[in-house]
Amino acid sequence: MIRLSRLSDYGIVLMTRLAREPARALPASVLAQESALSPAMTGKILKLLARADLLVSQRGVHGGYALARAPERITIAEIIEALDGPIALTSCLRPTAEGCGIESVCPARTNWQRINQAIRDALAGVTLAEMASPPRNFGPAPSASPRRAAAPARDPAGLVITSLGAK
Amino acid sequence: MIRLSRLSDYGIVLMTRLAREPARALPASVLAQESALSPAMTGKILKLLARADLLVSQRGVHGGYALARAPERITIAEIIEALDGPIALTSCLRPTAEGCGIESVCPARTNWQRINQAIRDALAGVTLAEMASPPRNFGPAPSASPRRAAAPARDPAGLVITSLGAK
DNA sequence: CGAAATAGAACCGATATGGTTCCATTTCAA
DNA sequence: TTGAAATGGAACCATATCGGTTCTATTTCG
Repeated sequence: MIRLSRLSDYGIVLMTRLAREPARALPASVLAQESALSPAMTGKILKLLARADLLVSQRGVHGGYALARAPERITIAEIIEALDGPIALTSCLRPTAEGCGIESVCPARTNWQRINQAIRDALAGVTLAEMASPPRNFGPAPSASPRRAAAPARDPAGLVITSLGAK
Repeated sequence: MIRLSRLSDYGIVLMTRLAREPARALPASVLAQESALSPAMTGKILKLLARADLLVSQRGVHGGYALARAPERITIAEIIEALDGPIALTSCLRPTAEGCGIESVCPARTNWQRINQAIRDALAGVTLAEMASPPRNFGPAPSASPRRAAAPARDPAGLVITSLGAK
């Protein structure tokens, strides 16, 4: 159901926490505690984010993690990509041959890119700063965003945004 | 990695095929063959789409499936919702209590909606008609779309849209 | 030197997903 | 009227993936 992996979910929470004090470096232990995540998971995620150059790390006794860039310059898309790999909505866009066997026929073939592009833009249009800053009062968007989907309040199909855990 | 389930993937392919001849009703068997999908899978998917009122079905010997509405009035979001349930990007938005345990603390809490809204809009902004009609020449959008994410061609973070199967 | 931290890899269990199979029902035509 | 062609619906299964843990190595400072 187009769901975000837990990894990315948690990752965004952690990054958002760090974005509240972009200057300070916090150790994984306190990030874990403040975010109510297990230290193990937290460590794993932070390592991945650091390897993707979204965080800088300091080892040793007073070490920790800090954002590698200003929160305004980090997008949700980057975080997700760092934790879960490339954003791919379909298997149809295989780069080369050995595709789905109906490349020449598949009517949707060329247009998958529309969907991927739309999602990509949506995710790249939300910055960490936006996630962190205005706790509420989400209205016409703080205009801090580079460029967003217009996002009129209409509810086209009654999509219910609800829990993942709902079994 | 924010991936579309195979169900939705296939579903979109099938719907797109049907959108090419919105008037005609095609039996599952030919849809399966033309889309290179197993008859079983195809049947399953079409049944789900019919139950969601995106397709109308005709039983009996000369039966088949046809779009329930004009392709311009069916969005990708609807198809995905029909096949994979509600579009949910995070487990954080639990409707009621028993949440993640840090509701009051979680810095990202209120802003998850930004992401969900962005994705939702992106998906609801792509219609079946767009997926089916102009085989190529995707540029300023045929303006048939109700309202799209502006989708400038820039590549913000070098996201690679690639295969799912890549193990 | 030792404690506190990150780096990195391997490992494991559950479950969700892709896919199939079976049976019931409807419809039409020979 | 009977049977073939189609959809409706549910149950079932296997495996890949994902969430999560554990263990070890390395760095850094007091």
